[in-house]
Amino acid sequence: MAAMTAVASPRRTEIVDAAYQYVLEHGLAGASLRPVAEAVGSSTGVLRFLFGSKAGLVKAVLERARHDELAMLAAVRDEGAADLAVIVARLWSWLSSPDHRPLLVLWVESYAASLLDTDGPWATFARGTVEDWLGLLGQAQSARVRNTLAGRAERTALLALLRGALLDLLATGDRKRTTAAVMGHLDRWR
Amino acid sequence: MAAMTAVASPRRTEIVDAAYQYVLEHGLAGASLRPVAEAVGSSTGVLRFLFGSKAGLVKAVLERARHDELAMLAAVRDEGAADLAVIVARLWSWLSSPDHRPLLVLWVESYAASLLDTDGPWATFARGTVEDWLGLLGQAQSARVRNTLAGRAERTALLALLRGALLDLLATGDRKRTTAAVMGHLDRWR
DNA sequence: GCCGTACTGATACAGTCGTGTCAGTAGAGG
DNA sequence: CCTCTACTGACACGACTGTATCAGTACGGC
Repeated sequence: MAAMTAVASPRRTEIVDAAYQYVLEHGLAGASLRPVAEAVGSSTGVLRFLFGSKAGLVKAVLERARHDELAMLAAVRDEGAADLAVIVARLWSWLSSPDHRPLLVLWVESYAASLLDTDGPWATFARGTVEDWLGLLGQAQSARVRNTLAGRAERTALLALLRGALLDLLATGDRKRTTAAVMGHLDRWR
Repeated sequence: MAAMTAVASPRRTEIVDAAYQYVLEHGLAGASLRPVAEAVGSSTGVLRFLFGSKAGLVKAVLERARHDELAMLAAVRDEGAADLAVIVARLWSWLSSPDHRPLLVLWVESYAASLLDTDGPWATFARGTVEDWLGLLGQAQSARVRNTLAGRAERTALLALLRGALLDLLATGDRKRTTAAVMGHLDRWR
């Protein structure tokens, strides 16, 4: 048989978790099949059996990462009704936590890969996350402006502020300055 | 001899230009020595002679990219005295030009690589560009606020707005919405 | 007991990677 | 003419890549 399709099983999700951990530590680029297999206590043959190909494994890991991201967004939304500025502040608090740095570096790496290979398992990753985040911010906007051009521009700008500040923080580690930037801009904007 | 050091020569800069073009088209990840050598009309032996190693070649290409970036920043600065908002608008105009997309995708890729490998030729890339851009914005601030925490936060926020909007634009291609976001926020902020 | 499904891992293949070696060429300076 | 330097490119090495094959095991249903 040419290409075996992926299989759903308990063992599979268990391996995805372990591979996810490995990728968080070593990056997506350095994730070859053999090292990953060893790290998760398995072999390349098993990975191939469960995921069909390396692309299948990467896809599963990326879906896992996106699942975490969506869960965070949902948690922020359900933390209680709030206006846009409060939501943004909550998001920044999550983004700027040192605990989340590996996840966010992986996010940037996947984003970059997604801009280059418009075919691979990456493909829709970058566009997808933009929509996920804009969706949450849109829910926090008043129904009146939500669907106007100005409303879309408003949440786009706030998302840009968050992501630009994130890039800065990941490179410089200067949490104080970047947090002052986000909060200061938010105050001024409110 | 263990590791041959890099050599400066006319042929070298010629090859760097060609390699730079290749990387703009194929990305940094897909830049293996043999394909690059073929594309620039050379061979791996020559690349090794001129750059010492692959890391040397990548470093040279990245320096070339940074040179272009700095030239653009200098051009924006010398276009005439202007306040911060005008500078930011000029920068966005440059960032959002479709012509510059390949360069900016390469920028994101290098940024991501720089966050992962803190050793390679990438190392200081991310932190370096943050400082380059903040430097330009700082020059456009009044001397009174420039060195205050609020001043640093202000230019950090504007840089974040630009870069976040850039990420959005590169993923979605929606120039209208992202431009409205930058300009709208700028008007409101001014 | 028996069978089928889920899963395992050793082994091999062809290809590509960065690196290393080295004989050889073009051209300037003596 | 000779020689030195800059440069060239063919070739090979060992390591690593994703993929493929396949005999073998564990275990629930019959």
